[in-house]
Amino acid sequence: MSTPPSEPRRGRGRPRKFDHATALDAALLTFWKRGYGGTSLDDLTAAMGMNRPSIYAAFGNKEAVYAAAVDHYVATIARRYLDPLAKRRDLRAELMAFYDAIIDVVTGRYGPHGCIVACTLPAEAEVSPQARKQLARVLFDADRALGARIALARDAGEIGAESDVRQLAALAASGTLALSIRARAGAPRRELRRLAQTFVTAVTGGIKRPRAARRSSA
Amino acid sequence: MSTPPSEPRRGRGRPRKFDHATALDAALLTFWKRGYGGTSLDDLTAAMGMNRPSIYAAFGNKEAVYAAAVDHYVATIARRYLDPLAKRRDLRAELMAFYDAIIDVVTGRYGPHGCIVACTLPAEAEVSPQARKQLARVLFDADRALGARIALARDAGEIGAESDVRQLAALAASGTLALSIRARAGAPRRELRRLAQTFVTAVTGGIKRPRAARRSSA
DNA sequence: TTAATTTTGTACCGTCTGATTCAATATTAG
DNA sequence: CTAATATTGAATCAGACGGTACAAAATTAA
Repeated sequence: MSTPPSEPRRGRGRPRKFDHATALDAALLTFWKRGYGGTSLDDLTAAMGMNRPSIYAAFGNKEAVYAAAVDHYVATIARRYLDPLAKRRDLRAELMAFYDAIIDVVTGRYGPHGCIVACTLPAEAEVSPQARKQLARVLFDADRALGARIALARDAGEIGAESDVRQLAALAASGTLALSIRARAGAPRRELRRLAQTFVTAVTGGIKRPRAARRSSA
Repeated sequence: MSTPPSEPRRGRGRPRKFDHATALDAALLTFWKRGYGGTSLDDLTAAMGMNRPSIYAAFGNKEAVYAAAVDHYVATIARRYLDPLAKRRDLRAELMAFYDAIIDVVTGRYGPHGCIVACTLPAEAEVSPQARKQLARVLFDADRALGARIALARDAGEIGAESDVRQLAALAASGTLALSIRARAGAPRRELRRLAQTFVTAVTGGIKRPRAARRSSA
């Protein structure tokens, strides 16, 4: 969002005891699990291994730490499911790999269930303009990444040339939100995989079948 | 969820100054906007027009008030978009009316943006088993309601007999989550309508065209 | 009228909240 | 070795937190 209050300085003073990225990892896990309002500074100091003044000097107040944690999620965890979009397979396989990677995340492989963006950010967005903007930005970026990949598929003739790429991207992005929330509700992995398959079919097959015979329905 | 601590009693003692449903309305609006962690008991007493002991006697502690508020949302607000599913038009029109009603809600016509279930409940679900169960239950009920309507359409031949009704219902329900979160991010009404149209097409048109010519794509 | 019953309103409980102050500590520049 | 600089850790701040005790108030049953 804005320039962090303090990047790792080097020079004279006492050296820092913490690693910037590691501390952010810990903050991320804490906010991810407990949400913004459910996380206290004591929770953060315990998880990050830093005392309050160090946190404030390095990241700013609680709200700023939360925003940094969300950005950190996008930069580290979201990468795990955005990367498969660049493998240049056919759109159907690529989308399913995308959703599979998301399912790995939201079922708790790298942290709590669900995604910090879908599960905790909306709760703050109605009260905090900063949170609302951050939520909007992350959704926009997801739309854009998916849209770029889908546009490639359209140009390659995998889907109809008349396809509305932006709407297909919005549809595909909606799948990530649904997977996230359902995972947090406790949905088992196979249920999430079924839903992902349904979205893949809706995005790729509902418009024009790339090559395989049409699936049963969903 | 469970029996409320106190339903409107009548008999001897001093009469209540508050109306049960009206107080729940106020609690709902407060939690809906601020989330669970962002709402204090002072917020609740101010909004509900009740002092703390009355709230505790009538609803229980903060967690119980929140759970009751979510149930109240389902019983009062969700009705506004579940009702259109019973009008017995063709599935396409009925789904669009369903989403239109949802858009009315999530764009702030009856309260804050988004839906209290999609926007605030997931934030608590990872820490509170009660919240997780409530989230799962609401999602399940939505799937069931949509599934029932879609099964009707299948039996009427509007969609293919081989359609996987449960997956189409899960897809349609995912649309409600996406609309809710995007609305909270500040998405304008027309963008939500486009997304809703995309979901309607994905659910009804992606499988078998009921009667109208196919839309452009989304 | 009186006794029983229920809700209200205030005041308060101990604890936790986010945030800050400040001396002690650990480093580098000169 | 000294001066300058930056971080740490403990202690502390005023206020807000969720929750409760208790007496005054308002009703109905007898």
